[in-house]
Amino acid sequence: MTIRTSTEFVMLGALMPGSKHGYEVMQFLSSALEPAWRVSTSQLYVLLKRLEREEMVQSTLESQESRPSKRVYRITNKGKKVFAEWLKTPVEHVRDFRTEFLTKLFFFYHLALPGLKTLVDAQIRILRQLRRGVHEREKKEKDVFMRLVYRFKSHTIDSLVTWLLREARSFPKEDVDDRSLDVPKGDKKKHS
Amino acid sequence: MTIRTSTEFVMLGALMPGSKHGYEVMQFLSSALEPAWRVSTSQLYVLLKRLEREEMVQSTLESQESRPSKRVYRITNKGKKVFAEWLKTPVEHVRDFRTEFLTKLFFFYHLALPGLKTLVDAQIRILRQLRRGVHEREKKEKDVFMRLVYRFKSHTIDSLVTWLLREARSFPKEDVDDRSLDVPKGDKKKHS
DNA sequence: GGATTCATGTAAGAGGTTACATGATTAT
DNA sequence: ATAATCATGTAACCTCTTACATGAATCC
Repeated sequence: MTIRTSTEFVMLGALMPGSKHGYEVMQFLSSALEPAWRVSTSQLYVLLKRLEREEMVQSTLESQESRPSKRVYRITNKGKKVFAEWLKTPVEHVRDFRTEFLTKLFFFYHLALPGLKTLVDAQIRILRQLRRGVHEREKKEKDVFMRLVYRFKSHTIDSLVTWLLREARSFPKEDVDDRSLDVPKGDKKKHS
Repeated sequence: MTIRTSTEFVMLGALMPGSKHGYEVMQFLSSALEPAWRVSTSQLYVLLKRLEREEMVQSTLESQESRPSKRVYRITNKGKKVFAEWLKTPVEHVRDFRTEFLTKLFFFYHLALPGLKTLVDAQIRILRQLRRGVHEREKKEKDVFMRLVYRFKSHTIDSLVTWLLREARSFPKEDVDDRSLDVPKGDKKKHS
């Protein structure tokens, strides 16, 4: 009963600026995030339902004249906490960088949140750690092809670090206050 | 009724040096290709059956004393053609480079096949073409985040090209003869 | 009159994973 | 004794995609 795919975090992020119904979430994601992240329409509705079961969002049905009713989703405090936790966590694998890390950057940009520099620093640390691991294994490896693979991995990681360092210089300036993602403590048990 | 996933090409490649039964294919892949490519044991048997339906491989049941019988798979001429075609085709998307292109390299190394330089050249051309496309879209893009994404893509492609050019210098030397992957014409309709 | 937008879903299927089932032999 | 190796599979489940269903309103 917990979040399983990154797409669910993306949907939570889409609800952070304010409540939306499914169709609005779809429009938001396809206009702002594509082609960095794609969610099919049908999957989107499935995930919104799942998020409601997990109590990350709450929905209310709004009937409209001359239009089909729409189910408006609002992110809960639990959802906000889970999203904030995801957002500030660097990705563990190189293969997730292209989609998942860029998506985290997107939300920092779009929601104008503080903590971007902290995330980038943490991500660089993770990458350098991976890089050391690859180098260790490369030293022990005899097979010509596997050594090629390790060189490829090292090269890729170096490239990501270079890119991060370069882009970090042009990242939006931040306030000193780093708390705007926190959920007020008092609201915790009030049937969020 | 045609090949759907790259894993099937990998299995064909595993059968190129000679017939194997499922368990041997598994051992081969996990010892030589891991962690660049992973196939779960159960999926492996499913795919071998599928390849047989597609007439890419043929199997014979070999009974053994004191061991369970094994089903030995042999690649057909059709299978060889399909594999050769896949092997010499560069990948179209950057996301496929890390796994699929490296796997193609693996087979060039492992089977000591000619045509590696041709593939690398073609792959570099594809990457440069992608790079131009990204640059075009970047010029038109207004959104700050999307421009960041395009810069990331450009940077990644540049990094791949750099790596290819560097590694290409140490690739195994090739014969002038470039035909060893071809299937003899006469064998074509002899119920391969 | 026909396409697009708004709005939400179900059904089928592809491709994969993990867990489980079976059962003998051989190495420790 | 028990763990690992040899050998092949099925069942259940997960994630995601494509196709389809519905139906009014509005734009061209």
